[in-house]
Amino acid sequence: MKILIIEDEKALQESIVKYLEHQGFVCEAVNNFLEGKEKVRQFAYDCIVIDIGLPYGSGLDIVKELKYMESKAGIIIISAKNALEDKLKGLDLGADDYLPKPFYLSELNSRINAILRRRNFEGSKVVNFNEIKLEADAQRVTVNGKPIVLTDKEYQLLEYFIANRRRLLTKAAIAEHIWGDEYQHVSNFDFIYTHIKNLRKKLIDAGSGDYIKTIYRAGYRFTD
Amino acid sequence: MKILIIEDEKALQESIVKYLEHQGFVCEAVNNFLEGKEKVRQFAYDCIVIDIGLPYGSGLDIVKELKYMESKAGIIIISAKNALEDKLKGLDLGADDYLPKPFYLSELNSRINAILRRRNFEGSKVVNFNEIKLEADAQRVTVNGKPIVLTDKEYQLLEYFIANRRRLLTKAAIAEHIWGDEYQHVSNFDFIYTHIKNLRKKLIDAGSGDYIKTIYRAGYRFTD
DNA sequence: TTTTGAACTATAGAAAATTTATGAAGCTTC
DNA sequence: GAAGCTTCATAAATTTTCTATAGTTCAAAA
Repeated sequence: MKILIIEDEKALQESIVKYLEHQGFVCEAVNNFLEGKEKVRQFAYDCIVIDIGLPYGSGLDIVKELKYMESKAGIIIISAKNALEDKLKGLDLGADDYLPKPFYLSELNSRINAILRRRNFEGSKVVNFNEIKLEADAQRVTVNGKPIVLTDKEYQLLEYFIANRRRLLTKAAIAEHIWGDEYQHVSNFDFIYTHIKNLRKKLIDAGSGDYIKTIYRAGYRFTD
Repeated sequence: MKILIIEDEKALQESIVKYLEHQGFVCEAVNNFLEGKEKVRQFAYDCIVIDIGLPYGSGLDIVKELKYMESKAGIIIISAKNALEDKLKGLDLGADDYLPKPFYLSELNSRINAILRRRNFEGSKVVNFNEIKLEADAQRVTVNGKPIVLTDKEYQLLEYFIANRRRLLTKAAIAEHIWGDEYQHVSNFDFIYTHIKNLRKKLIDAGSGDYIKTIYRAGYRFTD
C-alpha cells in the first residue's frame, strides 16, 4: 500500500512517515503544493494525506485535481484550524475523511485503514464490533440487529471507540477528537463522564456487552 | 516521562504544566535562566522545553549547556518573536524542534511525543522482557500473552525497570523518576516498598519470574 | 563461629486522596 | 416545550500514602 503525505511542517511530516512506515505502508512525502500536484499527476497512490494550508496553494485544489482525474486513491485532509468550513469543503470536493490538527498518529492510521477497507469492499461504511454494528452513512447503530437511538455526541463517542478499539484513549484525546481544540485548556472533563455513562447505559440496555472499560487515571479502552 | 519547562510567563507556564500533566507526563517548571541551568545540571529529563527570552540569560545558552553535557533529553525551544534567527540558532545548537509563540498546547504535546518517539525506540512502543510484554501505546502489560491490570504507579515502575533492565536503581532514582524532584530531599522512601510489593505480587501471580531483585542497602535491579 | 542489634526491607491493613459514576438541575437550540 | 448538552453536587470506586508490625541482612562483638 502506497501513501502520499503532503504536509509542510517538517516535524509532523517526519512523524507521520515514520509511524505509517512502521505500520507497513510505503510512504512518500512532499512539503508544498506544487510538488504535491506533481506527484499526484505522476503516480498512483492508495491513499493521500493532504494538509490544507500549504506553501504555494491550497490542499483543496489537490483534492479537486484528484477528483478531476477520477483517481481511486483515498483522500484524507488535515487542517490546522478546526475549521468546519475546511472540513465541509473538503468532504464536498470528495475527500473521504477529515482530521483536525492535532491528531494522534494512531488515529490517522486507523482512518487510513478504514478508508482502504471501505475501498476494497466497495461501498458500505459499516463497522462491526461483535454484536454492535455501526453504519456510518446513516449514522445508525444496531445491537444484535435492533437499532438503538444515540445522540450526536454518543454516536461520535462510539465511533471513536470502535475506530480505536483496544487502544487506550485518554480523556484529553477524546475531548480533542469530539470537541476540538477549544477544550485544550479545560481541566474539567465532567461532561465526558456523563456521555460515557449515557452511552454505556444505552448499549447495555440494548443487550450489548460492557465494552467500555475504565482505566483508572488513564482513560478508557473499548474492548472485549 | 519527565519534562522540564523553562518559561517565565507565569500563565503560560502553568497552562503548559497542567496540559502536559494531563497527558501523563511528570512536569517541573522554573521561570528563569539561573534556575533552569541549575535543574538541567542536577537532573535528567526526557524532554526540556525552553523559552529563549528569559530573565538573567538566554535559553540558547541552556541548549548549549545541554549539548556540552551530552544530555540525551529532547529539546524544544519556544520563542516569543517569530524570529527566524532564533530558530536557526536553536536548531543549530542541537535543539530538536522550534515552536513560535503562540502555539496550541496540543501542538506542543504532539511535538514532544514525536521527539520522544524518535528518541526512544524509533517507532515501536512495545518492549519485551522474557514473558513480560509492555505495550506503551495501550499502557497494557501482558505476561505470557495474558493481560494483567496494573495501577498507574505500578505501570510506571515496571516501565522504568524494564527500560533500565539489569541496572541498579536506587530508591532515590526511582522516586525521582516517578514522583518528580520534590522527592529529592526526602529520606523516607517507605511508600516505594508498597508499590514494589504490589507489582511483584501481580507479576508473580500472573506467572512471571521474580525479576525484581532487592539489593540490600542499595536499591533494586530488574534482571533474570 | 556464633550471637546480637541496628539498619533496612516486606507486608498487611487503615486512612487519605484522587478519580470516576450518577442523577438531577440548568442552559441552549430548534 | 422537548431534546440534547453541560454543570453541579454527591456517591462510589480505586489508588496512593501512611502506619504499625514483622521479617531480613550485615557486621561488629562476644
